Amino acid sequence: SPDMTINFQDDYNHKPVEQQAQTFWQDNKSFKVEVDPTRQKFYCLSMFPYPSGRLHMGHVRNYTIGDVISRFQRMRGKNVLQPMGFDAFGLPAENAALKHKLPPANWTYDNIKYMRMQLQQLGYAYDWDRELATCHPDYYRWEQWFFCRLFEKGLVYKKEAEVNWDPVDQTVLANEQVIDGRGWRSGALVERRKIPQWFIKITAYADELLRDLDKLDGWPERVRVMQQNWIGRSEGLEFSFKVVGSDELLTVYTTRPDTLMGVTYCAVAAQHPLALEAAKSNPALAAFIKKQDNIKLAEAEMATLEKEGMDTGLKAIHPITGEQVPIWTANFVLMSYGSGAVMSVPAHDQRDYEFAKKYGLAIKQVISPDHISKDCNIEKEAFTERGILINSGDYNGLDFDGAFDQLLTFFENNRTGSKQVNFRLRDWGVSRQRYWGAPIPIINCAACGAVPVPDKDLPVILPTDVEIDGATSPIKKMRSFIDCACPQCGGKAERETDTFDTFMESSWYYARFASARYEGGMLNKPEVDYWLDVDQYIGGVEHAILHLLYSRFFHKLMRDLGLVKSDEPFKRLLTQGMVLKDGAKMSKSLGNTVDPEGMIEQYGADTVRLYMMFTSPPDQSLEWSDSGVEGAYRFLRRLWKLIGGFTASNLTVDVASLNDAQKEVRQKTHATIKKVTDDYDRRQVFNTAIAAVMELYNEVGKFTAANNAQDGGQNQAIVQEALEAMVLLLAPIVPHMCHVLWSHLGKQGALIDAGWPSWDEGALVATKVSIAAQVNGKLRSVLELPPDSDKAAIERAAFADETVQKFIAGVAVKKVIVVPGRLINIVVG
RNA sequence: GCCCGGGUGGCGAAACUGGUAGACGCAAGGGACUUAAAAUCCCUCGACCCUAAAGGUCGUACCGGUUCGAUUCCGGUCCCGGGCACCA
Repeated sequence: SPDMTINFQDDYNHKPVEQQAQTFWQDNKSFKVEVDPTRQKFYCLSMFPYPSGRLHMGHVRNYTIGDVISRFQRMRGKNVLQPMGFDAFGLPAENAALKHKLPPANWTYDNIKYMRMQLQQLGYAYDWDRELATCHPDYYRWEQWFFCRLFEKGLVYKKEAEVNWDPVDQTVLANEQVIDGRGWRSGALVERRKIPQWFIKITAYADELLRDLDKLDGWPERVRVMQQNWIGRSEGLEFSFKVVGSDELLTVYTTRPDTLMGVTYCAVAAQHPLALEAAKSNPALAAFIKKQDNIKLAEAEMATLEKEGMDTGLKAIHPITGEQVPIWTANFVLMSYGSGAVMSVPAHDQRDYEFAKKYGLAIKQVISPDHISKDCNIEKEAFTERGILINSGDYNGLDFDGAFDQLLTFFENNRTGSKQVNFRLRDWGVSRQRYWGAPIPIINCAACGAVPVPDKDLPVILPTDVEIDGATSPIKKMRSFIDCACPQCGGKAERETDTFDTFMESSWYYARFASARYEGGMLNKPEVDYWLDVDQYIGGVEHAILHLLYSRFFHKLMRDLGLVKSDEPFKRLLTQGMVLKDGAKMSKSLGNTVDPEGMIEQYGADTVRLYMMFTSPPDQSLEWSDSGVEGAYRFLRRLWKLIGGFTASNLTVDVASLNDAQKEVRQKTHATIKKVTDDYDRRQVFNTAIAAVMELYNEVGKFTAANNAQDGGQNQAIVQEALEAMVLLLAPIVPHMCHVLWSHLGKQGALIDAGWPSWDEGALVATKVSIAAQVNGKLRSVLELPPDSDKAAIERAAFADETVQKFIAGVAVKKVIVVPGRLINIVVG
């Protein structure tokens, strides 16, 4: 066994250092927290991991960022909650179960055990007493309970919806399991199939989800923009075309009613009732429609398809001109969006344009550019900007708004159309035909229909003693699970065998952490009211839309049930970038992974944490480099040597007595405290915080090389102050070493309880500043001036400068721009 | 295809509000120490031209614009990455 005693004269050995610190934190339950209304709380949460087996570098990065922020806030005196758990339901467990011939539950719990140990090795300041796993009935029972409340409120409903169907394996496939249109195991061409599924009415909250984005000023702008576009609110006109020889109406929605007179055809989805009707007497059309059944469900798949269509033979009657236009079916019209039909204006919509060109359909220009919009060339492409109406009869000369108003009036008067607000957002389908998920708490009764499981019968426990066959979920044929009595009529009934989308579990875990062990309900109000909202949420940018939108939605649902009191769950959001190696995302399939465990063994958790934080800012991608890790390790060794070799004292700095060299070190110390504090707090960039501490290290190194820092005088006091600052400032990132060095610096009490250092504004004043002297915007000289030099003084110094004079000699000075403290630019010519 | 990011030395990056481009680190080269190596310490390090010393020109993906001044703002182009509703 390794020698676990620490000798500060020896080289840095991470093992005893990290063991000593971790033992201290464990023995003192340093990170266990309770409600304390007398203290300001800070809830810092990192997105919990899927227990895939071992931590990967992406996890390490994510959780280190969260830990850095948590420890920083704790040092600032906040009552910091930082919990951890596992998002434990999901598809990979079923795949692993099939491969290893063991139940998903066993695999999952084994992985959790291992990953918990790995997280502990990294020294994260978690309150482990709150750990949860979403696959545990104590957790998902409340999700089932919550779903029943939504059922009562009419916020859930069942409807037929399409899935990817593997006709050979007789199973529903996830998008991920469809490769090039075929099932990943069977290789069979996938089919679309409609099955009844449960939906939650997220569209009922679309307006609020959109509006409240404005409240999220602690979120990255790009995430808010992505969510806004995803929700996709638009205002338009909904109206209907009559169809020749049919009672059916063709209802469409358009955001460009001003182009109505340019309609030259209509397009409907393959599954549109009109297309299906026409196909009955048209085998070629039937074949075309059938072919659309083999397209994977994913939107990207449909959007990149070659645009194809076929004339249905039906004609629509233009509501204004009475003109007849053909109705086509087209593969780019989605049955799931709007009414599954569109009016087509090829002159003013690029997609319609390309389709019209391909199939020889008419193109009629009805908008011409106004003085703001660009030129148009209808021979080459559609003109999609707004402009002035032409070729539009009574509407000629109107602009977009005028045309919208007048056409709306026309349709309203005829009661054939109205203004509509549409959302791109669709209701959330939560049914999965998979095993490893939370059972949907519904009982299907022939007499009573779908009946929620009564609260007293919750949870509906997922049987875990199962065998996975790679196709059907084992509970779908498990009579002991299925057979039950109807809670309403008592008759024979069947339990729902679908499980919830795993996004359900991850949509409220942040709230459960506030009272993770509470058995009296989903959330314990006093605790939740104290800890929520999450002050800082950290996770991958890949979750920018779905997870974060569903969580926001759940929060509002919980609010409306009186469970939480705020409108939004996450005050501040940090989306961290990916970890790359050789320019690509680390992944097993590419074989470019680096196992954190080996790195921790070799260099220690502190080095890995330091490297991850130093290499890039948190929101950018991080390129892995082995020698970069070496560099981080070397810095820690140098730091150990400098501080370990320093003899601590309790001398205090006597500001009035300092010489210039001492003043400069002190200035650097305090400037570093100020900069690093700002980097942690406002900017959340840790690479520059570390760089600043390294600069301070270099400065102290130079100072000690030139002066005796152990002299018992002001040199020693100045260095002691700098070293204390370095240890405190690095503590959130390198907590183990700093914990140990803190006591070596003669400090009483644990570092985690030491306050965050403050800076002395008086110490920040520099003895001189460098002013750039430019001529015509080009740097010609650098002026060393007193820090308080005003414009006139800077100008005098610049014109007195030899090099500057060289460049302004013989030419007229046209203008002089002075930015005090920064630069002077002399414009000549 | 649509939405959102990103592109700066050999490499990771910095420049925070339009104001000295390349802080900090890695790699490389040179030197010190050493019997030697490792470790450590010191020096050099964007490209090109030029010099005895100096100095100069260019340079932040590409093209154009605004400005005394643009990595930063605007318009366009290319490339790379994330998301697209059943991967999590």
